[in-house]
This record gives sequence, structure tokens and C-alpha cells, in this order.
Amino acid sequence: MIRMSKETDYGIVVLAYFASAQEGLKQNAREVAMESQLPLPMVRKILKILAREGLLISHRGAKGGYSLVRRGERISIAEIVTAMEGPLAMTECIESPGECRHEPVCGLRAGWHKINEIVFEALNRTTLSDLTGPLPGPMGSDQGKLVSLQ
Amino acid sequence: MIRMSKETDYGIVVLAYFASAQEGLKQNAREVAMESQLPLPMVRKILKILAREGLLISHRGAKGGYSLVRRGERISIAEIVTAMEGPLAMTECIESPGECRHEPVCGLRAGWHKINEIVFEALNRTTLSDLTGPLPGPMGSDQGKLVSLQ
DNA sequence: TTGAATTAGTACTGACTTGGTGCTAATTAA
DNA sequence: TTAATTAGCACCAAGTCAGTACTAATTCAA
Repeated sequence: MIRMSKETDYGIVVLAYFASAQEGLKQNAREVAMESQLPLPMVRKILKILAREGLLISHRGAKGGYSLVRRGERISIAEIVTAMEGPLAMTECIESPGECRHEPVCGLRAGWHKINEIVFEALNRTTLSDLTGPLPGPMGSDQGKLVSLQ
Repeated sequence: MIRMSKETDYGIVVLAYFASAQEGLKQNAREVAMESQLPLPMVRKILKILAREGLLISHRGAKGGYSLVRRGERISIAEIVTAMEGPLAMTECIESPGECRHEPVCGLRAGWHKINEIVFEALNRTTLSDLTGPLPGPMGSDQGKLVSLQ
């Protein structure tokens, strides 16, 4: 199954929440959990990761919390995915070349690499604000349309 | 983790094998397993799925086997992924709208939809032949010769 | 200085998914 | 009829994932 893990999914939801809120807003884990309706322990976990990876700024201690490191339109989905689960690797041979025992006879690694790159590029050109922003016009209008993917 | 399942992965490997072989070649499970170096039971399973989904034509009975339904350049990776694991759905709310309990407050479904479409488009414009290269011939003869993916 | 609030780090666990196997029935060439 | 082959299930062990819990470090503020 080509599916995002829930953790990554939630990560994007949480960041989208920050992005759509007042700029520079500082919120603690409890508040974020309330707003996003996600379980508190899970939210804590995710906020920690996002802070460690530099997408959120953490403010420790009493009255602490988190704030977005940059405006939403400058944070790509690829960046978030990478933060949550490491470099995008749709197959084993992308993540750790040479370890798949079929590699010598497979001859497809370069192909996987290309697929991986195409997907990455697609995620890389989509920003947080693209998700939260004004709804795309009717399908087929320029905004929601898929343009040049290569 | 955004990763293809091994089953899908193997499915593409197997089809790439057919695509790079002589056009219309009929091979049985044992032969495919030998050539692709994948475990026989696994290959059987995958061939059955691909046949059921219409990407391979199955020939039952003695001297039976499978052959590719169409030439490799007319089979997209998206098609194979869909055959192996159903419609591409990177999040739960894409696969079954309305079932995610966060959907009412999430407000991101349209966004997920867009991401999903972008990835699908990317996979849809890449064909089997893009992976194996234009030169027909026994598997392995064209290793590393991946050419233009556009 | 102390206490409360908050994030950081890490370890744990139960449940689900995945990769892989095996068996029996149906089909077909010879 | 027999052997070869695909079709369709059912099964299982191992790994992964979603979610939780606990302790340490940090900071605000009384």
C-alpha cells in the first residue's frame, strides 16, 4: 500500500493548523490537541519530532509551546514527510542501495530512482498553504491543475 | 512511511520482465520465478493477481502460462499499483471518505485529494517501458540502460 | 528559591499488516 | 486418463505502527 503513515498524516494536519492560524502564534501541546481533535499523547510526540527536525520552534518551560518556523507557503509537503520519516524511499533499494538481494538481476533500480524522484518533486512543489488556502477553483482551473511534472 | 509494498514492487518487476522479453511471450510461474529470482509461491500469487486484474492473460491447463495483455509502453505504473492494491489512496479519507472521525474538523480532505492526484499523475505518466528501456532482449541484458522517462 | 507548567527523550505494548506458504479445485494439452 | 498448470482460499510468523507512560530538563513566576 502506498500510504502515508498516520504520524506523517497528523504531522501535516498539525502544521496546517499552525499555518492557518495567526502568524507566529505560540500554542502548547494541549491546545493543539484540542483544536485538531487528535489524542494529546500523539500530538506531543509529533510536535517533538517536528521541533527536532526544525519545522517548529519549541519554547520550553512554563508558558512554553511551539510556533511555526516559517510561513506556510514556504513549507513543502516533501519537507514535512522527510521530517517525519526520513528521506522519501518508495522501495528498499532507494533507501539502502546494495542491500536488496535481487538488485543484481533486477535492473530496475534506476527506474525506481526516477519514480521516487517524480513523486518527491510532486510533493516538493506543494506547500502547506496550498492545502489550507482558498479552495482551488473548479477542477481544470489553473490553480488545482497538475502542470509540468517533469 | 510512504513505501510501495513488496507485493506491488514484485508485481512491477515481473511485468517489467514480460515487457522486456519477446513480445507476446508466454511463460509459466516457474519460469518467471527462475528469471526474476523471486520465490515461486510469491510469483504465483502475484501472477494470479495481475491476471485477475487484466494486466496479464492467463492460459490455464498443461503448457499454460501468462502473457502480457499489452505492450509495455502502454502500461503505466499507476495501472500496476492500482491492480496490485486498489485505487491509490495515500490517506484514509481518500479511500473511504466520511470514515475518518477527524474529517469534520480536519478541513484538509481537499488537500489530500490534490496530493493524491499529483502522485497518481506522476505514476500514470511513467510506463513499464520507461523502466526497462526501449531495447527488447532477455532480462539483464539492458541493465543500467534506463533511458528518458518523459 | 521553590513549585508548577511545559517540552525532551526514551521505552513499552497491543493490534494490525505484510510477506510468504500450502492445500485443494478447476482447467487443459497430449 | 494423466500430468501440468492456473484459481481461489486459508493460514501463519514476524515486523511495523499507532498510541501510551514515565522520567529528566527547562523555564516562568510567585
